[in-house]
Amino acid sequence: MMYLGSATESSIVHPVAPRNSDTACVPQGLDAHLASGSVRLMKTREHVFAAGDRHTHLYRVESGAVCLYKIMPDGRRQVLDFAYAGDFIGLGCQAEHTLSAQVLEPTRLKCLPVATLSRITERDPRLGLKLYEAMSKELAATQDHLFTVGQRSAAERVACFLLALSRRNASRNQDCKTIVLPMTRSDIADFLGLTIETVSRTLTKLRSSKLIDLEQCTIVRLLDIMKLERLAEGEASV
Amino acid sequence: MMYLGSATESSIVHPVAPRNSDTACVPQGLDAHLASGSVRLMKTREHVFAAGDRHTHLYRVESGAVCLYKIMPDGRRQVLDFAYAGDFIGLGCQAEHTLSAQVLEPTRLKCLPVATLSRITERDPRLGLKLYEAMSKELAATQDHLFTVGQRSAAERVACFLLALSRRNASRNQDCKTIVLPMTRSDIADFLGLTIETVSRTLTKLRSSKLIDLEQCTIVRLLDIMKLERLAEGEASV
DNA sequence: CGGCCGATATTACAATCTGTTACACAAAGA
DNA sequence: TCTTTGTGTAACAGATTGTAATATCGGCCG
Repeated sequence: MMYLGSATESSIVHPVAPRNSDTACVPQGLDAHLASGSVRLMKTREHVFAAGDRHTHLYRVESGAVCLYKIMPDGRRQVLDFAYAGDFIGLGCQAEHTLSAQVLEPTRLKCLPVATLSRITERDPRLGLKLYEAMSKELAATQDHLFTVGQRSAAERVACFLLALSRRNASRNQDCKTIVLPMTRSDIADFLGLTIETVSRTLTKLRSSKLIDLEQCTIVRLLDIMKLERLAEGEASV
Repeated sequence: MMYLGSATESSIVHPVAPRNSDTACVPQGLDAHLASGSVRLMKTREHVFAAGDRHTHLYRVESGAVCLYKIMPDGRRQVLDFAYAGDFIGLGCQAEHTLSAQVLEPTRLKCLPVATLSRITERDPRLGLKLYEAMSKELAATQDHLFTVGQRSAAERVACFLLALSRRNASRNQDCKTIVLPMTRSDIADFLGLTIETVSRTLTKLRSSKLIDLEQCTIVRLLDIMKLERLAEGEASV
């Protein structure tokens, strides 16, 4: 979930630890340029970019959802993150992308050439720090995810995943109990370091335990967020 | 492995993709301040900081080794990274640390108060971009590690781990075939998302297969780097 | 409008890798 | 020397995976 936090006028190196929930995803300086930036409409399964492509643009997701992943020659894939409306993708200062970005549902992107970003940065040095903050948050999120994949059980991972989406909804004043999944079981599995069967089985167990409801396979209702949180934190079993 | 790349005078947003190997860990601007910065000598097992502590300083490891980790109430621990001489720890712009840093062997640190860093940044806006670059690399490394933990088998993970240390040695013109491990099996296990027994078993298997030699438990000799690389990339089995 | 088809998701069962437990041994520190 | 800590090995148990069969959803076309 890449975003550029608008940490208002707080200390540059130590902004008042903005939480995800109160972070408007509108960095000063960038949004004006994005407003006038070009729009790219993408269809399901199209790639915004692939690992190895030259890093030419920075994108902001206007609507839709994007899956960021890395893949091995033998087909094993790790989904690193999902980007939704408001999130930035393509941050980082490598000349070539080190990961791939695939669209999960019809998606609208705002594009900003990195050359333009460079120019803005030279004129407004504060942007450099904004980028630093954005990366810093992104890193913290990736570290949390690494913890999840490295230490938590299948059920805990799925619970974490659902709760993260719930919190995201909450932070946007949307229903935090109803989650619509734009991604397939395969995407979720590759995100959590599990197999699709394990994801499916685990969701079934969560439903049997009355922690969630699955009206359709893309719509999850969280019936007991407290219990899910206890599960995610390792204080409960399935 | 946190470092601030000295990407010379390349494009700010797109420095010429500096590789780990040719990255001197001496950011302009910071260096002078670190030279005059205070030194902190730490003993094995001491904490540089713990999760939740106020984020007061940025540190550079002068000698020794540090383990960066997160821990759950029930004791499960994920080691996120190891920092060696030349690496920075304490980067990031949260007001409080989100992870803990424990010293693995007698270690010498140079300290820079974040307040000072703030001042430098205001005077030299280029530092903001240096910090952005540093975080960007750190993020890429963490993503790679996430891939390893999420997708690779135990043997592949151990091979990746050993090769990463080997490459690190190579980048410092040290013997890339002899690896001294400052960390315990438990640290390695928590880094790779395995148990100490699995780490131990796997090292034994690698020795039986003549891929490595274990003179002592802290000294690993890589006997066949090519095969180790094939193993790490999933093109071979134990 | 309805039925077929492909893709995705679910479920059951067997296999495997990893984790658990237990114990022996070595090294480091008191 | 004794204790503590870390490491190596083994037998066993368990969770997760892989395989495969079945079910469900959605789109396409007759």
